[in-house]
Amino acid sequence: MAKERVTVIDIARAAGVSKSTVSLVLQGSSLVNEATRAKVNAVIRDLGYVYNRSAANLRQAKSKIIGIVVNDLTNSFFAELAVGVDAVVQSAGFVQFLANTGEKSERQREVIASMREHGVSGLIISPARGTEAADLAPLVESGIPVVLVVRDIAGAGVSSLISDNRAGALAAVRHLIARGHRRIAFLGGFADTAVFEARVRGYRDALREAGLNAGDDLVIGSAPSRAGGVTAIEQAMMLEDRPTAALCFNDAVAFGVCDGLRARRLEPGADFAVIGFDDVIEAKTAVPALTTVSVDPQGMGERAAELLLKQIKAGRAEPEAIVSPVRLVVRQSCGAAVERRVKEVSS
Amino acid sequence: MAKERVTVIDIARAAGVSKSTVSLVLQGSSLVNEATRAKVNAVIRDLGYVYNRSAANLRQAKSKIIGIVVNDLTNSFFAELAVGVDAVVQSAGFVQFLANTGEKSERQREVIASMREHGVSGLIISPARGTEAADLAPLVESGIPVVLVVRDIAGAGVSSLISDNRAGALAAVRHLIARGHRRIAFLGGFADTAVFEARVRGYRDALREAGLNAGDDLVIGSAPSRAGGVTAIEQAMMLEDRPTAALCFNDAVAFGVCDGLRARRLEPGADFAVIGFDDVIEAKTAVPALTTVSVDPQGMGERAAELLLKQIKAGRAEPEAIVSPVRLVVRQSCGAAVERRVKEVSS
DNA sequence: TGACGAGATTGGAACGTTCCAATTATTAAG
DNA sequence: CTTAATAATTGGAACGTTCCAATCTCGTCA
Repeated sequence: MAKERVTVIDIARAAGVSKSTVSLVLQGSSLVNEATRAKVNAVIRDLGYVYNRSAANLRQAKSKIIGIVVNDLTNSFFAELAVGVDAVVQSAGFVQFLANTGEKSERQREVIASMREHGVSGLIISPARGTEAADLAPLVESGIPVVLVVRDIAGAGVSSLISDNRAGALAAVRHLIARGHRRIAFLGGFADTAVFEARVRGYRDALREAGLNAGDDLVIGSAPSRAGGVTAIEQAMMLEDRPTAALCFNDAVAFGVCDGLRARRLEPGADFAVIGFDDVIEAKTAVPALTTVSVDPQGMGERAAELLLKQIKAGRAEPEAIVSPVRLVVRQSCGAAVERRVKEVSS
Repeated sequence: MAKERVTVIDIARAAGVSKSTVSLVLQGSSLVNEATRAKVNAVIRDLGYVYNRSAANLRQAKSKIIGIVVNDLTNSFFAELAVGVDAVVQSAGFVQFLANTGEKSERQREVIASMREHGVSGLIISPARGTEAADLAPLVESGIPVVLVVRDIAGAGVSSLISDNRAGALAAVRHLIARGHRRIAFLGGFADTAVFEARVRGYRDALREAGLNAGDDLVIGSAPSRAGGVTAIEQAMMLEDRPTAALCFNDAVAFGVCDGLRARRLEPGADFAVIGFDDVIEAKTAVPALTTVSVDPQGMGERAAELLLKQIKAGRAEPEAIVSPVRLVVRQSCGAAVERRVKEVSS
């Protein structure tokens, strides 16, 4: 019993007006008389009419859809980013296509193509690892607004919104140094990403300005996940001159580092200072509460969406590169002061 | 420089065929000659043609879009569910609208309406708290396939895919009993949901069959979140006859319970047994690794998507109510055996 | 009274595709 | 050589909306 579709014409007939008038009330035009508007609306309700956006899109060549493509929805960071986007996009009357690439650039190509076919009027992309400007070229040439988020791509010629990774890392490491740490590691993350590079740069700058040497043995890459954190800290603890603190690539890694520490009977916060990056939701409720560089992923999603909507409204806008400030949130995982770091349990 | 849209007609002209032929190759029809197909495809590439799905949808009154609405994307359970759906839906050539309701049924109404306007050909819904059959009635009457997931709604007349909550709880509590626990709490969750009800039922049944009484003071509701877990365990520890173990409403609550225990200097797994529900990704890497009832959210998403696609393909299908089996995954958080539960530190 | 303008309403064309029935070209059978 | 069958191709209508220009109905003013 797939019922007949009821169209604007049916409404028109039932209300005794023309389809144009119905269209007008659908768009809330001020041209139509109050009485007819009321009647039309009544009929719309009665007949259970549902607006056909495909038809509208076809006619006016623009949709109320935006696309968002993320790398790994399973990572809270991206999930929060997506809900931030969803919130503002929804209240602007848009709906979002969400796709997950799992860092596969092949998939990324496919989903972007598919979204274009569906006529999205803008795209928020957190580029998969290894994405190059050339990959995005056809997209940006088509003139549809794009904002890159989390990771910027040099020469892509589109807006971007990334967090101030260098400054965040700098602040975090300064904090550790102020607490008396001298052997500070940088753990986790893929070394071939711009984000990694920026965070390590902040880390190195902080060490340098304190006159500490930033030996390469202390920066240890890994997958940017909890499991990656475990392996990274294990590797760090194999070093003969072990670190006493670490700045982690992100919170997921930091949690993994905490797990790895506990597996060696070291208590994060007391025996070893760890600082994360992102300030994911569970950072504040974890035990110990994670000291981390807050990038406010949800807020970032909101800002990205606002930027995109602005560009959609403006038609053609100059690309802007926004770097979003970050702030160190000191909680427990970085320990109180270095004096407390007395117990050194070896496993 | 928003370039002119290139249409099927432009392709046709450039390739020296008719638009009908182009349409045919677009659909991969076997009717068209190999040579012309090749030529057309070449032209398509050259001109940078992008298919206009709005137009196609309009004509054939069906889209390659499915919608998924979840309650809280920030909860890994739902994020994983969405990833599972995305995976199968993507490889079937569909794309997904994802919307977050935040448990607000008002929002849910809006997003469902919006998705209908966009002509989704199916919907996967994890109903917001308090959703009733009547809320879904207009949707199901329209004949578009719907599968309810996670939470079923009596009398909705659509397919559903939920996990076997009673059996999971039963297995978990039996396990705790077998380990010697006698005072077992049920922590977290909103008491007015069907899922809560089913899990508590399993919990009570297990206690009853062991001849233990299931006093109401031991089932303590809370928000189904990490923070909720903290408050629930706090409340449980105020009891004069304290529990020694708990089955938690979900993994988020279980992690919160662990946090709360540690805040009281109790080590989860050693001093108090905790079992979660869901088997979220971080369950296995957490310390202690969380014993939990695995519902495999990603797999559940995949199955839901498959079920939905099947119904879409079949046109009109009988609603099926699938209950997905679950399995207790024993890790560390439930402790070894009750004998180890010696230390009782009061705070 | 006639002209005018504002307010409401309207019919038809257009958007880019798919589908249908019809046509042409090609091959096989008699 | 004709006819039938098959393989390829095609033009036009249709999908449900929006936009444009045109029309109609008033009331007002000279």
